[in-house]
Amino acid sequence: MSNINDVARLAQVSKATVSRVLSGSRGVKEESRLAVLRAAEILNYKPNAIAQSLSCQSTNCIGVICATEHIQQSTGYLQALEKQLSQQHKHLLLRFANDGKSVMHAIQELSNGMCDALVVVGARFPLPELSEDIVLIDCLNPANANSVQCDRIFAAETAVHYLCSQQRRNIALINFPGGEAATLTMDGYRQALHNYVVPFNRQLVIENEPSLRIALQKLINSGVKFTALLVTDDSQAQEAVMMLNQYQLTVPEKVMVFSLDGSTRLPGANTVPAIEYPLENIARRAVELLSGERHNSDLVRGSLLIA
Amino acid sequence: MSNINDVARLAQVSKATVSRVLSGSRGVKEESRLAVLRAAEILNYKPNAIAQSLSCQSTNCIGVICATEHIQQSTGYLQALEKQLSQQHKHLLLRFANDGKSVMHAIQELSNGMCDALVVVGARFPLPELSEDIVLIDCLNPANANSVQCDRIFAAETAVHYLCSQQRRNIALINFPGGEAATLTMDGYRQALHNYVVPFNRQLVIENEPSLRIALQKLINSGVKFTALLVTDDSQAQEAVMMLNQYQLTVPEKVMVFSLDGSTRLPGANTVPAIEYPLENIARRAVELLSGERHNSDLVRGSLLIA
DNA sequence: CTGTTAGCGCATTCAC
DNA sequence: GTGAATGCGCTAACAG
Repeated sequence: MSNINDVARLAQVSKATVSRVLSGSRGVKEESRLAVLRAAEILNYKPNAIAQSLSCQSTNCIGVICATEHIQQSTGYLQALEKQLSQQHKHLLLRFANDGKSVMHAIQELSNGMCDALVVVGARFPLPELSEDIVLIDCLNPANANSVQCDRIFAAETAVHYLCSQQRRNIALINFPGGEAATLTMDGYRQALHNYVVPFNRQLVIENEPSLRIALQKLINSGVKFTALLVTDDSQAQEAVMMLNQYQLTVPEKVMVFSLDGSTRLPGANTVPAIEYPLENIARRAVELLSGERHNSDLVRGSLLIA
Repeated sequence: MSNINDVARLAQVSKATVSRVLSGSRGVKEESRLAVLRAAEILNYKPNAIAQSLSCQSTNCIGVICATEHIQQSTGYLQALEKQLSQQHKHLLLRFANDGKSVMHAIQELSNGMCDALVVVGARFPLPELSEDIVLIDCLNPANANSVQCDRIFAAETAVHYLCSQQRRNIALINFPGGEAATLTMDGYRQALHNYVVPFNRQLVIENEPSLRIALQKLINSGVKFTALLVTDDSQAQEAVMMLNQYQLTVPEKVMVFSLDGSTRLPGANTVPAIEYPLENIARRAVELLSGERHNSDLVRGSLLIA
């Protein structure tokens, strides 16, 4: 691979001039500019990114630590993020992690000057206190200032409103296993019920249950009547639909299933109504936070998506 | 962030010694070794990866260009690759691409010294001739020497054998839209039919049809009777199942659907029988190719997976 | 407008 | 065993 010296020599100018030309800075005689460009063309020269990084004290890499638990969701974020980043000529350094410990491990390994910033995506498990300059997307951890969160209250409200409009008033909820997201979802759920003057029935809500199957079993076993079921995401919805069918609780006739996060669903997937978050917006906001353009926690609202 | 000079000063040794200690090379007095380690600990020193890369002429980054068309499949590869790479203390630089042109574009942008090697994953579209040192995983392009391919012949044979064993002898095939993969799949299909003394019926095979819906429509319209349907992957299978159900062709009673690539399916997904490829093996082989340990095209066989 | 110089942080000679 | 010196390829400050 040719380097800046080769180009300088061939173009009969100094390294500095080559650098100036290729970095786009003004103040170079047109003649030498062309000479440099021609030489670079001939030698198929590309400035070495590593050397640039060392010199500028800034790699253009963003480390992205992606939770694997809800991988089909995270992949959507990943694509959206990559799109935003590559538009800004930044690179995405990917790590997967499935619990708090491995997230920390990944952070350690990426904190050696290789990345300009870090993002954690989709960690629905408790995270230890992280450095303030790490951006969180759709994670449980609420304390961090730099994060993009889904507006869970709004989502739950929207869901309940929709279901009530469909004459489903016995709405069950299998909530997040815990954390801020669970609380907020519950808030929106209760608030919306209140608006529709539907009495709140604690039996309809299953909380702190990590497994959907067990949660749903619990709900069914309790014997409480429900005509709609709110679950936290599409994979949960899919499992719920299959399980309900096994109990002759046909979907959507007897029970309408609603997914509180139906972003990034596949085209062919059997669709239940859902809240869809604007992945592009989320990614864009995250990248803004990374660039330090803003410094607060962002709340993103999703929209109702009907099959 | 502290640098090597800080550590050297605190440990009362020279930079060279610090470097030696942290690079693990022998030939350092135990006393100074401990001094260095202690100093590094105190200063929370981490060798700067960029500087190391520049000095060693080797970043530890592998560029991975991932096709988005069959993203749910590619994600599996991505996870497997990341696992293998991180085990070798290598980093994964991710780009997405959805056609030959954007693959080339990504390759250009990653060829600036930032990566030690490149991988293209899941490109089911024709690729231009690529540099020999790029590793292809599950791509259509057959000419390249460095690639890991799925054994399509074996897969089709296995599928047909299984279906025949289930008394399904009228086996339709909606093949890949084209390329080597289509030819090989066809070969395996015909070979297996031959073994079972089932006459080959051209009407049962749909080729060169990019859209599954249209392909399946074509098959149904032709009026030919089929009791089994081979499709190329899980997303196709899912669409096919839905569409068949709409035609009262219940699955699996009337038509048994079989996915020729059912790797990386989600736990709750409605499952049809499929060929499952060993993602870990594939990733491992790819990484071996990257390291230049071998230089041939690798063929990986999948195994039968029954729901 | 342009060339010279001095780093960026580290690994790697080569003497001692 | 160890330290001083050199260079990886580039950018930026400065002087002309």
